[in-house]
Amino acid sequence: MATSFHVSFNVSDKLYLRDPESSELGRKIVQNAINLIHSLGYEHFTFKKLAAEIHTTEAGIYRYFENKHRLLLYILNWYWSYLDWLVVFQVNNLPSYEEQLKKILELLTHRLPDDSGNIAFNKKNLNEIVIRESNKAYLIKEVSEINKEQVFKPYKELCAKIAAIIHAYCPNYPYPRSLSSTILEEAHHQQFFARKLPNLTDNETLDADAYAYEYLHHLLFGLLDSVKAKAPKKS
Amino acid sequence: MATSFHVSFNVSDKLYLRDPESSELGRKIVQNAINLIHSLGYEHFTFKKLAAEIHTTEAGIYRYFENKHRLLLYILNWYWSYLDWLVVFQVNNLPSYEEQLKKILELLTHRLPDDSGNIAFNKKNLNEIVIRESNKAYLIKEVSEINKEQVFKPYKELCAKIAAIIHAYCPNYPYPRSLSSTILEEAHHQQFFARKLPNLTDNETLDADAYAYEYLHHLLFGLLDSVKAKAPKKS
DNA sequence: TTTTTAATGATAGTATTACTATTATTTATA
DNA sequence: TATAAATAATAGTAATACTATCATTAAAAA
Repeated sequence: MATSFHVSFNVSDKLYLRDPESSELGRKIVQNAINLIHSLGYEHFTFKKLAAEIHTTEAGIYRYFENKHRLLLYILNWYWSYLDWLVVFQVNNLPSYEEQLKKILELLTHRLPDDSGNIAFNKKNLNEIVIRESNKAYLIKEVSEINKEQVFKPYKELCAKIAAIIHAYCPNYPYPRSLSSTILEEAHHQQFFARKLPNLTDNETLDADAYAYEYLHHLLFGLLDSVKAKAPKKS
Repeated sequence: MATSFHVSFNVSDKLYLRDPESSELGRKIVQNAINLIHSLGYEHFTFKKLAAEIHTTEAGIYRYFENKHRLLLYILNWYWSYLDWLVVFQVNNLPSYEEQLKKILELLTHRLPDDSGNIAFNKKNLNEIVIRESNKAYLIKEVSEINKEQVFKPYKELCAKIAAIIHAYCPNYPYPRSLSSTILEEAHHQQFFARKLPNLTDNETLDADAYAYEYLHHLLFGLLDSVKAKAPKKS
């Protein structure tokens, strides 16, 4: 299992200079980066502070990652690849497309399940930095250039995978990819809003993650079921 | 017209140290910041580069804005307040809620209309930085602290205004605010994707702005009309 | 086991960024 | 015309974002 995940992950060796999975120091860098980005915020996070945290030197970290944006991308790609893997192993075998979509919403709005034993990362922190920092991976001037290096491949593949299930559930729906990317983004942003700027949501009683699930469930099925109703099965 | 707009705008004098509207230098700072953030990207934008551009000094800009994040917030708040004003004057008088929502989608997905004569900003650049940089205003660790200074008020008010129209159009829909914030975000992100990462969308032939409009139109009315159909008018 | 290679640690150094402070000069206002 | 306020010019500091060098240690190949 872990093997097949790793295979699917090493798509983008462009992200690092030296593979952080290949050494103790590399793993410490990634693990502690997650916690430090979480506690400082991406903008205030620096390699120097990270180096101090793990008792190594700035130059040591630069041997693994070109800069902090690449390190962020690495962490996010790890997360998106892992989610993709979860979709393959926990979703695809569910009996109906409806169940599959529900499970996807659950995975997107809740933090990574605990059972995945070989994960050394702090899942709560990882989840929260994904929510807060994901957009900074691609909302940049250089997006087109770095896109050529395939650094967004895991995100695009996950988006495509969800879009395919949306399409299978409702073949007449004309925007499966956009709906997929909307759900991917809003699963995180509505949680962020519910926690930090609650006036931007209608949440009153639920936890942020449960709220995001309810909202997106209603949106997704409300929309797709209405499309299904309008264009019934071909006879 | 301009006056009533200005009144509605000066809500957050916390954003600046000296009012940039009050002097020629102040106006030059904001105007050129829009163009420079556009061409460099927010991350590479600095006060020193801006100072060089307008032949003043770094210290001169610091007299107006505490730092570049405040300047970004100022620009975005200007944009959101202006949109709010457009909603009041171009939307509220439309004969049906359906027309109102359509007009809002049009305003959100297209750049500011040309007729607004007193706007000194480059509207294309402003629109593109709003698309690319908006999230960086609030997706930060310090969001709760700066929220207390009311710096997100224009965005929240716009969100609430759109939510109210959604509610008026479909009183049974349970998530008008979240749907409003979703549309506000995705009006920009789907455009960004259509231009830069088109695999995340289903666009093939349209301009990015027209595509975002079509997609959101289908989503908004598909969803709301299905809710309306389920719970017909009270008798 | 020795030798070579590769990874790390320690230290230094540079250019740029993100500011603050000081003083002189200009411009607007009383 | 005097006074205040805004700006320009300059300097300076601490932190950031790197690059380079060399000695040391650990791992792998000979």
